[in-house]
Amino acid sequence: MSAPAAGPSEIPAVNPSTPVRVRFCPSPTGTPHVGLIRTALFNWAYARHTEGKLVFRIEDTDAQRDSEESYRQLLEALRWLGIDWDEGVETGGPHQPYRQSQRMDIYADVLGKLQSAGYVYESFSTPEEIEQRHRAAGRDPKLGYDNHDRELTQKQADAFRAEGREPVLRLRMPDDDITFTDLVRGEITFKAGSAPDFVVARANGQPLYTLVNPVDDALMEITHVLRGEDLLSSTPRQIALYRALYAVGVAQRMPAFGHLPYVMGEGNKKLSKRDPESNLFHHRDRGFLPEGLLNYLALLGWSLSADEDIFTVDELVEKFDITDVLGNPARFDVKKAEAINGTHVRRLKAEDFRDRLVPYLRALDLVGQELTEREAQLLDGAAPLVQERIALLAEGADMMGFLFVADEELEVEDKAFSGLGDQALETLDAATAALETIDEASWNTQQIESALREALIDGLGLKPRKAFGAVRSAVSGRKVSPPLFESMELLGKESSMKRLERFRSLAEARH
RNA sequence: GCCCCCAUCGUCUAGCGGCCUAGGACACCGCCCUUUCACGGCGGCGGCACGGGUUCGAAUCCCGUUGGGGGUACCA
Repeated sequence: MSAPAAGPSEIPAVNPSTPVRVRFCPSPTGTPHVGLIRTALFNWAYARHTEGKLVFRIEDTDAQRDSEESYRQLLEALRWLGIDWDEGVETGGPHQPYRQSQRMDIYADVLGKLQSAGYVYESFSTPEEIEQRHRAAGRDPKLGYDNHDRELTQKQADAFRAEGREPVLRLRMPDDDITFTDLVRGEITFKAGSAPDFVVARANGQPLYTLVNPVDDALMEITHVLRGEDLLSSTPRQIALYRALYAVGVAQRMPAFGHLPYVMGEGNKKLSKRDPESNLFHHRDRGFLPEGLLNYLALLGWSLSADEDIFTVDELVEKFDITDVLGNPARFDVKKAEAINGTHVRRLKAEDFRDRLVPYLRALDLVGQELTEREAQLLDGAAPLVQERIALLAEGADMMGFLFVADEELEVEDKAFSGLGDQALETLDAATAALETIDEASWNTQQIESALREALIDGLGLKPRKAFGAVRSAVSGRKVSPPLFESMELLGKESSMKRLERFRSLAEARH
């Protein structure tokens, strides 16, 4: 008798009234990649948009590559971004456990059903033998598995075992074309025979991704499989497996598939894990806001409307539909990401912005774990000054850094001395003299500005750029700073005067 | 080799047969504002890969070519 056929080619599908259940199922290998996060975001947005459920599952079936550290980073990443899930690791749910490494007995059971129903068969061929057969038949040796063991008799199998060989388990692929309608790409047909019978479990019984991913999707009743384009070509195999799973009562229906385009890096290649720009935490450390990064990531393959690039997470959820996602790969453009983040920075409430700056000030060692009263006062005053001139929080912390260091420890950059003109010392002296006349009590932005203007612009006839530039260099140690007069008010008279004096002698020494 | 995907300004995109002399954003270049840098405002540069069809009419539909990408594992 001939071997059992593949599973039924028609099984129940998802329809528009099926409650949506999507999943995010990364392997905990390495640090979170922005492409992976974009996948998480789209799944999440789709779940929220449709009022469905998001399942967060961990695919850690490869002990060689998986790490606990990476798992923790995944959690940290999603939490930082505010991507929450309804079922999954940490939160639990009706289909737990959600780590595949804890579901091995389930896979063994499913494998048993598949095997006794004949959808999966034992294959003893080694890669070398497969290649040899191709060569002998005059075919390209790189062709892949040739379905040679499909019709193995019990006797032959016993003979292999007697030699001490252990078989892998392969799924029988159907002999017809496989067609499905991709949610982002439309109808896709894979020609019959373009994918050979594939391995679902190693000889030692360990199940592979090819088995475990569809099995869990079936068991967890996933309705929409939204994942990266890299998995597009494995879809026919999964569909074949699904049909078998349906036949043995493990799957209820065929999910819908949607393959998201790649996130590209420089040139025409996928953003590599090696590239720092691919690392989510790299962007966080530079001072991206979750709302800014999410906004930008959503723009990679999707758009809110014809003329608006800036939106909130709520707007994304309201408008997002997987069928609006584009199929073409998108390049990750840091410049644009920063510009969008800058817009979100400007949209922040003053107190919110101020609070978000704190960790970045700490990272630069400008403040301690707890802010002192003085530090809090400086931050309150400086935050509004930098909010509209930066795109990244780390920039903001850096720009106001000069306020938080002792006068004698202020680092004066080389560039701060350049372009001051011949009258630099004279300018500094005039500024000092003018500022000296302001008493502590009236040391404020207005007084400082008028004193300086009178002495330097009117008195010395200097251009504002040169005049204030010298003072700016003295006070901040840089050519670029938050608005000068406001900064000096925050710093206070004593500190401002000291810096003027110190800078004057540094400048004189360089002369 | 075989299979599959993709193709609008430099980049991300709007466009789903006539609203297109192709719109927006980022980047870039001017100008304005201005105490630096930004922000903001105004203006500019710049694109439907190519060739066939279909149609009264194509960026939009079909086919082909070219170009890019991915897969072809006892990884995920």
